[in-house]
Amino acid sequence: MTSIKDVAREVALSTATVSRALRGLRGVSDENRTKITEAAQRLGYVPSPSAVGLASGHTHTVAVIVPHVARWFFGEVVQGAEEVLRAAGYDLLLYNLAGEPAARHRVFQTDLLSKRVDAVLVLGLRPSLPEQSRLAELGRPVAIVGAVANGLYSVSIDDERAARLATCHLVDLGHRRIGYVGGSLDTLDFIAPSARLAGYRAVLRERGIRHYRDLEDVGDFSVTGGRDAALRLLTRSDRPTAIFAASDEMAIGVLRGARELGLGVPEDLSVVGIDDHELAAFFDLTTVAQPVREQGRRGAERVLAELTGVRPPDSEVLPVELIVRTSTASPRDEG
Amino acid sequence: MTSIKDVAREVALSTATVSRALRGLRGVSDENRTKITEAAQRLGYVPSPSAVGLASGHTHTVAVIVPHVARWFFGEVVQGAEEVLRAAGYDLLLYNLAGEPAARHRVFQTDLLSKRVDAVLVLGLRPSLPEQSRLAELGRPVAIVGAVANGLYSVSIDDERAARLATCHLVDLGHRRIGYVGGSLDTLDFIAPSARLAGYRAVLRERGIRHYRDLEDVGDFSVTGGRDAALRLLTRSDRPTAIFAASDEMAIGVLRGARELGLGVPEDLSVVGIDDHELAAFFDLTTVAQPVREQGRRGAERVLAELTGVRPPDSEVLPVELIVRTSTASPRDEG
DNA sequence: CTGAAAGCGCTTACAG
DNA sequence: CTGAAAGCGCTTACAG
Repeated sequence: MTSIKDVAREVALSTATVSRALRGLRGVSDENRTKITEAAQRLGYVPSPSAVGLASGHTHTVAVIVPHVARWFFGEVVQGAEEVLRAAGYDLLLYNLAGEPAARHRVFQTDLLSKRVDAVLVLGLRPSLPEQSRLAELGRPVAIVGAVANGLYSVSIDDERAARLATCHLVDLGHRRIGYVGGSLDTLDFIAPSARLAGYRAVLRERGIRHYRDLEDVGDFSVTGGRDAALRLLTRSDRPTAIFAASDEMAIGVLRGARELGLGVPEDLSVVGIDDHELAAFFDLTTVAQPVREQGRRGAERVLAELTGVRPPDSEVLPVELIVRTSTASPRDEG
Repeated sequence: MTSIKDVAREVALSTATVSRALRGLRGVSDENRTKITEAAQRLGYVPSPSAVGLASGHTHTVAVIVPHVARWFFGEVVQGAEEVLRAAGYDLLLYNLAGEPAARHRVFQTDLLSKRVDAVLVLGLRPSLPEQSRLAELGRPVAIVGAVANGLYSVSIDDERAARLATCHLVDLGHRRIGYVGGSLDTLDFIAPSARLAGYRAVLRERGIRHYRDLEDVGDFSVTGGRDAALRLLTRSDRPTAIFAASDEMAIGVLRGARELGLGVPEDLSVVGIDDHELAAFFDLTTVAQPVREQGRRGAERVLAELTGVRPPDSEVLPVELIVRTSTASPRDEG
């Protein structure tokens, strides 16, 4: 493994000068800079990240904390963030919270992160209050992506607005019994679910539609979860004429559940989701589109800006858009 | 940031002893070990990864090289690998090759990786010969997951066999004009595509079925790609009565394409995929199931075994299984 | 069982 | 513009 000393020896200069030249710092003669660059190239020299980290305090690594890598939304966000980080020469350390519940606690250990990374990206979950102060103690740039947390930069959509768009669409079509399939209701970690539920409820209230707690169910943000929720909701005597699912994957599950029960979409049931997942068009699913990969990019850009001393932007709210396809229609009864 | 010196001072012992105690090395009195552990805990001491890396040469980090994080298969594999690595106290450095073509070249730079990680997991792609020698030069454990490469440990399925199962199933049903939708044919980086194509061709040959080059198309392993390929294949005058797609995502795209053309499945077209993707059951898609997350786990376990000096296993081939659903049936004509 | 000292490979003031 | 030296925070022989 060739070290900076090898390069220094090769060009008969000090390691200090080699270090400066290779990092593009000013204060090295053009002649020497060229000589050094060429020698480094020739010897295949690559600085040791550990040594750089120890000496400079910068690891050129960003932690990305994700609730579940294998979910579509997070895969896309990670992809977006990775593009930006890689282009800037930063490595991406992935912390997946799925599975082991203790993972979350461990990951947010301040010291652990601060000694290991230059910045942190938190995807799709709202840090708890203690976690927020931990993140603040980090003293490193932090970005929340796909969720919001007061005091911390975040890039996300307006989840309540997205839910309102979806619900309004159903109400406008004439639906009055509208089911909701969301995340688990007891964990408020994920901001999106609760904001989406809030948007749904708000529209019902504002439009003077009676709200039934029983029509709210949990789909766990998975296709299977959505299907199971649909089976529960649609076998009720007073089954809803429409279901708003807080994600397209759950909405797809709802479609499946409806089909299993022999219910036609949209004749017997209207379904609307959120995301504009790759498969939404496939299913002719009406949905509220959000820019997912872009959120990952913005989050990464934000921490990089802070890292390089550029004035970072304020929290950003990206636009959403209702995309009407054929999974929604007026309910039969009210024609 | 509390350092090992702080802990040493706190307990009035040397940093050497603290280091040994905290790493669980033998040769520390029980009394001191307890005292040290408690002090470290109390002070919230976490060793600096950079310092540990520099001093010991071990980074406790594993590189995971993935062609495309946002694809289902890779998300699952990463998830599996992450579970195992995390449990062993290793961090996961994600290298995504999607997008920028230069990424691949850069990532395989030996020095870069060897100074940064203790081991490497290569997912879903077969390293080129130069890349293989680079990986060998690494002098670190390497595992190929979801592909094979001579000389390197790999965990995968038998792709040719999977393709044979799928194709035989169609032939057994009576199909003679069987289309194939795979990855791009010119890049042989991904072993799976070519092995799957080979399996498809072999079965046709063995069963004395005329093989039309024109019935082989490219679906790019995406839903959209599968759909586009289906539109091309199914608008031919001599359209196939069945299509074998080399992944479920492409198969789902094929279903979509068929629907757009007004073709019924399985009456007008039989479709079979590979994976048993979460959505395969949803689509009643006949497919060849493979254990995906498990491949990620095995790969991670393998490099960990090598790292800890345990005798590592030989390359592993995990079983596949044909799952017949209702997307396949005998062709109408010969019905 | 414990410690002093060297060393891992860089970067960073400080001089010049 | 360049270099000598200290230091980053650990681990690792080497002594004892």
